[in-house]
Amino acid sequence: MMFTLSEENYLKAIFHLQTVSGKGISTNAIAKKLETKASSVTDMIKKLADKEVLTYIKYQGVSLTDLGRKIALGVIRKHRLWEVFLVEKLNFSWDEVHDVAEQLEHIKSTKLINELDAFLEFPKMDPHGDPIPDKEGKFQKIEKKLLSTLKENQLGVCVGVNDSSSEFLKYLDRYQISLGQKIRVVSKESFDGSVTILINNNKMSISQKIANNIYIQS
Amino acid sequence: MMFTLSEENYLKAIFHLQTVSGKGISTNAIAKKLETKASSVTDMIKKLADKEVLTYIKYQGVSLTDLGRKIALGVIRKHRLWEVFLVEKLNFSWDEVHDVAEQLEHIKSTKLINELDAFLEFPKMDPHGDPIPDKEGKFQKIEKKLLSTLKENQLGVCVGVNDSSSEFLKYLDRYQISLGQKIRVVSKESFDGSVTILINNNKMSISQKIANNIYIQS
DNA sequence: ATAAATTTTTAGTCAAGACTAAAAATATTT
DNA sequence: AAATATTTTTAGTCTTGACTAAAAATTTAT
Repeated sequence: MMFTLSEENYLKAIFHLQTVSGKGISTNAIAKKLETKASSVTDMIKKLADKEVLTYIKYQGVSLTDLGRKIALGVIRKHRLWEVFLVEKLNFSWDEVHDVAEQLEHIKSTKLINELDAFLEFPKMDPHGDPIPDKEGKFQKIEKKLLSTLKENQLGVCVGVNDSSSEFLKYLDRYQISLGQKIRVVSKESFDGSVTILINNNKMSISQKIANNIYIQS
Repeated sequence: MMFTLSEENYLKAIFHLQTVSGKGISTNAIAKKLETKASSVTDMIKKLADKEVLTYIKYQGVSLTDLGRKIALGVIRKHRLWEVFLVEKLNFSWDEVHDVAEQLEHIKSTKLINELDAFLEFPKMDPHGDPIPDKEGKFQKIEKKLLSTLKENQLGVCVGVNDSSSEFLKYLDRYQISLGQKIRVVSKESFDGSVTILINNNKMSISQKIANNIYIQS
């Protein structure tokens, strides 16, 4: 069974929504994620249900079947491996990889992706700290929490980001925040949720929104 | 100006046909090359003429404009660089690269392809001996002739193939014919055009069809 | 030079994937 | 429990790229 580029994107989007929200995913949520209209989503959902990659009950949202999950994980595996390639081998920075990886993730060739995996020495995570599924779709879930949940005086290490947009990542670069960076919370402002942190002995303040998009291991 | 996958494939096909036949390319020839119908070609040609990548006069075939040539060469550059990558870095053999490169050649990112070029150390030719255009679309044309044009007792080196199909390349592998391989013509059979050759001190006979698809420098 | 054969174009369809506008179902208020 | 608001689906349309069948133009043959 073959899947088109659009179908793969739907499966990926639904997979991501499912890992966050647990239950059935609404057409509206999918439409928002894919920047399309709910009516278009309904059309595509019917096609995907026919292909048995998701189950769909009218007015009740969808959820992926095991097959659907497998396909989504295959696309995600490709996306993240290509991101590693771009950063490690082609001098891309972590804010430049997304758009290109969105294209590369749809290249169809089992040999290609497995050889790429080997060439990169089987990386376990991508440049944003997200885990890379193996051939079988298995991946390790790492322990992480949002920077905003740390208490005053707690220390942690940046292990991922919740937002991979170029703008956000460039912001992090400017503040010397990268994967592996040690961050200590100095104080938290209850008024606006902003957090004062210590990085490389520099004190700085970041907004709640920023703190909500940085994953920490502590 | 952006080009779709189909448009790029048309430009590439027309470019290849043009390098062989010189004059205006017929819709029929394009249809045959792309395994489609002449009527579909007519439709697409109109679109491409509107985009000013080719000139088209009804019933008289088409020819690429400078812009069209440039775009075709860009696609060919990408195709051949990816082929080098697959063979040099990912353990593909020369008969396995074509289908994957057909997909990869449509990935849009100037940075990607130029970094890939650098990563591969600016290769001048692909695994089949075809030249790789540089950023500006320039490439060196190498001196070569068909094995079938060699005379008895002449010696040459294999520098390319005229047919990149998997079947043909696997055939060459079985007979130890690869780029750089020295080949001596022992005798030629005027009856069927077959050629007896000497490779690594092994005498063997190849058909005219085979001899017509191997490029030699002598 | 006309007839026959071939090539090319036109006209009308089709499928995929998206859209708008309207209808139907579900959820939320009061 | 009605009334209102929201979400979801349906119905109909559009674009891209391809197709078939028929018409038109060009070539080749007689």
